[in-house]
Formats: sequence, C-alpha cells, structure tokens
Amino acid sequence: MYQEWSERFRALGDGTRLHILGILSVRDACVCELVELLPVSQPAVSQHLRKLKQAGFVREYRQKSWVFYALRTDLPPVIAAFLRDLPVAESDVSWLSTHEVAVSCAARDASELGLRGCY
Amino acid sequence: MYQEWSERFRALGDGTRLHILGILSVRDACVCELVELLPVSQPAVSQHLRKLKQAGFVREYRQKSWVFYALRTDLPPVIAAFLRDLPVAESDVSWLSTHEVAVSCAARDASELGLRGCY
DNA sequence: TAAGTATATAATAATATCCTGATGGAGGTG
DNA sequence: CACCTCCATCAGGATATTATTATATACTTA
Repeated sequence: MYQEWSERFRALGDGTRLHILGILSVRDACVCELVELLPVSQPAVSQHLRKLKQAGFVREYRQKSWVFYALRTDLPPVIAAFLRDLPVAESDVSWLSTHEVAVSCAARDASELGLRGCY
Repeated sequence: MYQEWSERFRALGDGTRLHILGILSVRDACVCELVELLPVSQPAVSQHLRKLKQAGFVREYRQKSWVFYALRTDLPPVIAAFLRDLPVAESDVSWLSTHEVAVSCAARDASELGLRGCY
C-alpha cells in the first residue's frame, strides 16, 4: 500500500525530473528540446524520462524523427494538483513559446551558425 | 525552486516513512510505539523521524519519558491532501486505538507477560 | 543503400540511502 | 546514587541513485 506511493514519490524526488515535469506542463517536448533546457547530458535526460514513464507520469509518442514526451492525463489527483501549482521558470516558458519544434532541433542544419542537430 | 520540492518528495519516497505518516495521521505516537508497529529497528525509526522532521512534515514534543511525534499542521496543501487520502492499515488503527500510550510502553513492566519496556 | 540525426542502452564511478549493532545521554524511580 | 527505559547518534556495509562517456539502435532522407 505504501510501497506504490513511495515509488511515485521517489520519481518526484529529483530536481531534474521535477524540472522536466514543469516543462511538460507547458507543452509536450521532444528529448532534444529537454536536453537543451536542462543542464545535464542527453543520456541523463533519457534515464530520467524512463523513470518518469515507469512511475506513470509521462507517456511518449513518436513524430517524425523525434520522440515526444507528454504528461499523462490519468495522473492521481494529488499529483495532478501538484503539477498544476508547480511554477515553471520564466526562461523555460519563453524558450518553449519562441521555439517551434521543427526549428529548435534539426532544422538548424540550415542556420548560419553551422550547427548540426541539437547537440 | 525544484530543489525544495524534490527534497520533500525524497522524504516521502520511502515506504517506512509513509507508514509513519499514516500512523501519525491517526494520532500522535512516541518512538517506542512506532518501533512496535514498524518492522525495522529502533535506530532506523529514529533516522526516519529525523528526515521527516527535516522535511517539515512532523514535529516532536516531550512528555514524561517519551518523545512524541505529530504531524505538523502547516503542511503544504498538496501534502496535507495526500495525507488525508492516505489509507492506514486496519491493524495499525486497531493497535493505536486499543493501546493507551502509558500502557503500551513502560507500564508493561507490571504486566504478567514479564516484558520490560517496549523493546 | 548510405549517411546523419535522435534516442536508448551499457559500463562505470561517485555519492546517497537505509539497514543493523554498538554506544551514550537524558530523565524517571527505587 | 544506581539502575532502567527511551531515544539519538555513530560506525559499518549493502544497495540504490545519478551522473558521465562510449556505443548501439532506430528513423529520415538523399
């Protein structure tokens, strides 16, 4: 009985994972976007996403080249309420609103920055 | 911003600590009672209580020989709501209702069981 | 099919967590 | 004072967590 909830809370017991949930409360995001917004490596982001998925907080779907993650809509009410109240950094919100997915990642190939891909 | 909440959730991310909070949602309890109700050693209980106190979930007060722990009344609303909904094992409820504090611990000295103290 | 991007997994190292047994202090009581 | 109970802390070892780098897999597209 307590075990199930303790596993959920362990999934929430990490600042990076809460950061991810905060971002996803603004809009769905693909992994490469999360990598840009978070101060950790791409494999670290993948592993956090796996834990969030195992805990039942996020789902994934594939679109073009990217794997998108989204908050699940069947969250336990307590968790849903928490995420509604969770503040999101203003810098994240503005990044998410000014970057279209197709622009933020691969489409940069064509930019004059000479960047290839997200990272 | 996320760090503060991740620390709170880490404190909730353990089955024994959730068990303690469930017990304290029924009534205040002293350490020796918790030791009887939980399947771990007395030092383990003390260490869990310290974490719960550091996370701001419980307070302590001394009464006679015993140190009592109680849920704090200024919990973040999300946490308070969670604890209201958290089920408590029926066996714990009945133990807590049939044992008066003074009886459950040291006063057993006088019982015919020959027990001395709680543990 | 070949090349490149996006993502996941493997291997590993540093650190954190959680248990137990041992020890010690605080306070009550004969 | 002497002893006993309650509780906290210390010391340790086993396991879990979280990061990184290196590598593998999957999908797109030319």
